[in-house]
Formats: sequence, structure tokens, C-alpha cells
Amino acid sequence: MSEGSAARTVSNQLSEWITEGQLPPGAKVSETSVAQRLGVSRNTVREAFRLLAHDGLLVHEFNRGVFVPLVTSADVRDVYRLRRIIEPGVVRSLGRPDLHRLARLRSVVAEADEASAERDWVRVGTANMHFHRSLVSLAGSPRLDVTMRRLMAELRLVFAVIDDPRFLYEPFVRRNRELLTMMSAGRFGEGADYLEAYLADSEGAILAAFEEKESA
Amino acid sequence: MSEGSAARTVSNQLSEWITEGQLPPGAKVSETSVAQRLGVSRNTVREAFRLLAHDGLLVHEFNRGVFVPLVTSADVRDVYRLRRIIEPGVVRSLGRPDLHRLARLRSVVAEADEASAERDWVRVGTANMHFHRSLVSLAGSPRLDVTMRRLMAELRLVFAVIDDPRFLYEPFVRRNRELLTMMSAGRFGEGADYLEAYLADSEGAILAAFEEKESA
DNA sequence: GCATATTTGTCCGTATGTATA
DNA sequence: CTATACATACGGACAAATATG
Repeated sequence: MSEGSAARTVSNQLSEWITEGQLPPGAKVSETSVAQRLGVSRNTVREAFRLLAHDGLLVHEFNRGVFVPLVTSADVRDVYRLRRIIEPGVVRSLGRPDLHRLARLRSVVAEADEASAERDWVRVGTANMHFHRSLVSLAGSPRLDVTMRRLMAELRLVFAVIDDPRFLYEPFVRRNRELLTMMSAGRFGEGADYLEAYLADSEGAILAAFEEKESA
Repeated sequence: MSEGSAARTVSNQLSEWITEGQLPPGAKVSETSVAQRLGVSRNTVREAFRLLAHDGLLVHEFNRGVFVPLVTSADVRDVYRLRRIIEPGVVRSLGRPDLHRLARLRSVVAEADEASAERDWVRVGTANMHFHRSLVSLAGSPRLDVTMRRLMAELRLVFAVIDDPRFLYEPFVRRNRELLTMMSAGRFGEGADYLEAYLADSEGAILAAFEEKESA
């Protein structure tokens, strides 16, 4: 429960199935099968499809149906191209350390540390996504926020096909903390540069995992 | 006719009504009234609503219906914040003048010149939008393209409430041509700086028109 | 605060068009 | 080329939420 809309419930369920790999990339998602399995009408399922297509978690092909997107390495590069534009730009644009708003980042970092200690890499991953979304939210731009939300949703799609997400997240727990330290001290220029290198490494790690996947 | 989807036809019609000011900002758009007026079913109208909400041309409030967004000066500032990040960044990132891809920009500039000579400011406006979208498309990033499309759709919403769009577009016909000249010569850094000032002026002009509107 | 009417959310059944085997 | 499966679109219906008096 906790959702006002049946379509939202369906979309949340589908989102789980996709990010947990139960719906592999390229899979066709049938209206009727989803409707029957979840006990809702086809119209509701169609509504949910639109919500997810909005975030790029499903693609809609006219007169053919909806499919789980086939993410390519080109997509990964494109997502990171936008991240490299947005995230360092946000950090660079911050005037002075607003400790109150940085508190949210701090709690997310703590969450990641805790999850990392428990070797719960899935939780580390979600905490990492929260970190970057919270980072962008510091800019106070609604449109940057929705853009970032979409990018992160697409990244969840990527991580769903990678077996061992540990080495993708673990190195960046420390770097998130480092970046936060710089920002707390008002060293935004330095932080932006640091984040640029950070994102380049992150992209490289994902692409490497992709190539490993392709060779298998 | 001519479009594969009935929902697309409806959304195009609604888009016209909105951008032409027949549906003023804040107006509620009823499902049944649209369905009756266009002779389609309610479900199809709902589908069209979702398409437009996707681009920000309508906002959807649960159990309340859909409304034409009330654009504020804060929204204008936010849209231009993203434009100032994206557009100059794209120009700066271009390696060398790809004359083949610049041809599209050239034709759009010519279109704007022609429309300007005929004092058809609406056509000048659409040509201007095409110019900036084509500019961003040079980056070859699908995600930047969709982001830019949404931003431009929101700007159409802004222009719909401004009476005299002439002084909003006319000064920028020349500046588009100037920018294109710089890019054709491979002077991308210079072009990016030029575009930054350009966008700042454009934002200022729109905000001025807004304040004039508010005082009235 | 209450009763009303309106509108939206959801569901069902069906017909038509499209893609694929 | 035919046949099958499926998506699109339609119309009607009821429940639930909202707005109005």
C-alpha cells in the first residue's frame, strides 16, 4: 500500500522485476500477462507502462508493445556524458558550504558505510544513487533533479545485468566521503575536479564489466 | 489521418491549443470535454494527456485532473540554467567543424531569415527553437536531445502568454547566424562564450516581458 | 458539516489493425 | 498467402474522490 494509484503500484512492481533481473533486457512485457499476474486491468498496466517509459525503464514501440531496454555500452557512455556535465557543474556552482543541506549527504554517506561494513552491496548501490541525486538537488533546480532521476533509473538497468556489483560500488564509498569533506570545507572547485575523475573511473569500471559480459 | 496513433493526433491538437493560448496557463483540461470535441474515447484522451505530461506541457494531479502548467519566472530561470549548462557545453565539446552536420543549422538560419523578412514572428520563433535543438543534436547524445526537447516545449508554454514575441526573437536571428559563422570556422571556444552571453540576454528579455505581464 | 453533482480512476468486453510465424 | 497472436482503440459501466451548493 502507501500508493494512491493502482498504476503506481504496478509500476513499482515492474520496476523491481526489472532491476532485479527477473525481466532481462530485451524481454517483451505483455500487457495481458502483467494484468493477469497482478490482478489489474490492461488500462492500468498501460498507465504503468507510460510511467516507466517516462524514466527510460521501458521502451514503447508502436503497435509492437513494450520491452525492457537493451542497454549498450553507447548508452552507458551517454549517461556518463550527462553526468559529467551535470554533477561537477553543480558542485562548482555552489557558493558556500550550506551545512544544513549537506547534512543529507552526510547521512547517505553514513548509510553507505554501514551497508559496506555488512557487505550488503545492493544497499551500498542504492545509497550511492541517493548520494548523487542529493548532490544534484543542492543546485535547487527541479529540472536537473528529474534529469538526474532518469539517469539513475537507467543506471539501475545497467547494474541489473552485472553479476558482481561489489567492485562497482565499493571503491566509491570512500570517494563519496572524500568529496563531501571537500564540500564541507567550501573547496568546491577542488571537489568538482575530484568528481570528474571519479565519474571517469566509474564509467570505466562499468564499461569493463560490460566487455567482460560480452566476451562470456 | 496521416498519423499512426489516435493519441498522437489528440496530443498534437492539444499542443496547438496550448501554445496558441486557447488553453491559458492554469486552465483545467477535462477528459470528457476533449473526448467529445475531438470525437475520441476517454481512454485515448488519457493517453494523449500522458504524452503531453511527458514533455511538461500538461501537469497531472492525481484524482484532480490535468492542467495547463502555471509557468513562473522561477521556471524560466530554471529552464535557462539548464540551457546555459547544455548548449555552450555542446559547442565547446565539438572537435572540428563537421560541415555536413552544420548544413542543417544553416538551413534553419535561412528559414529564420526568410520568416523575419516576412515579419512572421511565429515562424521565426519555431525556426529559432529548431536552431537550438539542432545545435544540441550535434553532440550526438540521445539523452541531451530529449532533455532539450522538453526544455523547448516548456518555453513554448512561456511564449504563449507573451503578447508581442517579436522583440524576443528578432534580435537573435542575427546572433544565430553569427554563432554559426564561428562554428563553421572551427572557433568553438569563442562560439560557446558568445552563446553564453546570448542566452543570458534571451533570459533577460523573457523575464522582462514577464514582469511587464505581472504589472498589468 | 452535509448532501449533491461532477469528474476521475479503474475495469470489462469487443472490434480493428498490425506484425510475425 | 494465410493464420494466429497481440496491440490499439472504442464504448460502457461502476466506484471513489473531489468540488459545489
